[in-house]
Amino acid sequence: MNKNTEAYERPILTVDVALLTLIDGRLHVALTTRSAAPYENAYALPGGYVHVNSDADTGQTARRVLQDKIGFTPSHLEQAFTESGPTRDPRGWSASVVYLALNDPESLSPLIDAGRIQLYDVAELPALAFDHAHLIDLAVQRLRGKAAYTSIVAHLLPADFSIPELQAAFESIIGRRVNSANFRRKILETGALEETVLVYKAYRPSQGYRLVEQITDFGQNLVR
Amino acid sequence: MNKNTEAYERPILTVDVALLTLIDGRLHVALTTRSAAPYENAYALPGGYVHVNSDADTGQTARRVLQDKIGFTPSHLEQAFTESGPTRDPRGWSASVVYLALNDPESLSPLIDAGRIQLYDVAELPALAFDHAHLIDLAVQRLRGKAAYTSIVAHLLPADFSIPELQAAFESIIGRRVNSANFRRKILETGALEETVLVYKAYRPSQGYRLVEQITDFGQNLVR
DNA sequence: ACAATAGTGTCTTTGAGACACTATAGA
DNA sequence: TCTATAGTGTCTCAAAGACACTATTGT
Repeated sequence: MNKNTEAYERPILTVDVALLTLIDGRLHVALTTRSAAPYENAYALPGGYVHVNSDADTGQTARRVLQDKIGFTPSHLEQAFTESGPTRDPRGWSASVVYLALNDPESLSPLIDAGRIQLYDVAELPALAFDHAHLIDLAVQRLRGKAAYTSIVAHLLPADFSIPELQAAFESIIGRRVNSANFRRKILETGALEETVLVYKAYRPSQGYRLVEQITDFGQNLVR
Repeated sequence: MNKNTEAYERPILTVDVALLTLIDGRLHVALTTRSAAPYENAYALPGGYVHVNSDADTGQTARRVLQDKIGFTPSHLEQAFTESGPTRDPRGWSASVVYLALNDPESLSPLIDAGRIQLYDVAELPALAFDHAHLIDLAVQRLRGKAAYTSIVAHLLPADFSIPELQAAFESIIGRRVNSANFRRKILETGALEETVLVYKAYRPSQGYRLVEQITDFGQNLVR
């Protein structure tokens, strides 16, 4: 196994968060502006070093970084993957544990107003620091892959949402239209939703729902 | 973002490999014996430090570790997850990138004969170093989760296998029997397999197959 | 009253599952 | 020729999908 005396230089370990939301049917990612070298003033994912004296694990690092850098607590956070290599950070061999955070756009607008983040359509990214364009790409793939058989897209909406809203989000992510009657039937029979209040927005009001439990696998595809 | 001068102690970064195989319908994991402290002489997953001067990424670290420690090149290797925290390694705050390696038992027997690894049923693990019992548990969950909608279980078999063999492996992993006619029909229509040679083993010979491509998502469940 | 969106009922079609059957080898 | 395993054909039934319908609001 490992030598008793650690002979090797320790690589850099950072945590980066791909904070995604859905605006007008298009996935957007939250970018910050780097305040220091390397890549000073460049756009980047919010991220930072693990604090070995305070972080219980990298998930905690992700939460702390979001709180410290943009003053935000995500409603959904999950580990996605770890990217690593000698050249992705000019400071040396580095690994980044990348987390996927999902939120509704409303909850992010205070952050935009405060100038803490900017939202960019993931299909129209500006130049980014490090390999963050690649990390975003992988994170989006992960989200798209999970959309069809989990309740994950619900996290892109406010806590309370209607089934037509959920369907619209779902269709945006998987990139195709589905039949509304069948979508309603299938999502309800998964048991993932519970009724909340009626929502009066336009014309006929809609039944509000919230996620009653985190469904990680419906056991079936919501769309074939 | 990060300070220009890195003020934080770097955590330990290691890579551990859960090398799994299937023996008599039961998942087994390859364990090594640690030759140095901490946990000297304890069983552990093969793993080690990233070598920043030679490893292109953590996947490469996983391959190198398997080669160096047990003299083996896995036929299937994929990143599973990263586990981290202050207490999982007595030497300090550490993160382990855990890889899942799958192989047929035949290819592992030279390693057992050479005393480089021992195979243990994942349901009957001995005491293990670090949090490796937990890592194995998570790795097995990952494999089970992917079994139903990907071709992943094929990697637990030799490169050439018959459909009845694949079905038996599949049934072991997901923990239930499936209808052989339907399994055959569904696996063939995924296009994941291509015919090789006839295999003469007992009674009627079976058509050999090999994985023609890595299927990461059948788009359907092989079993409902 | 009309337009727009929410939600339901039901027919059609697909395909998963069950199962009886045939095929081909060893013993 | 008998048995064990490989592989096929086909029927049934559940569920996915399409679509026409009703319901409830704002304008």
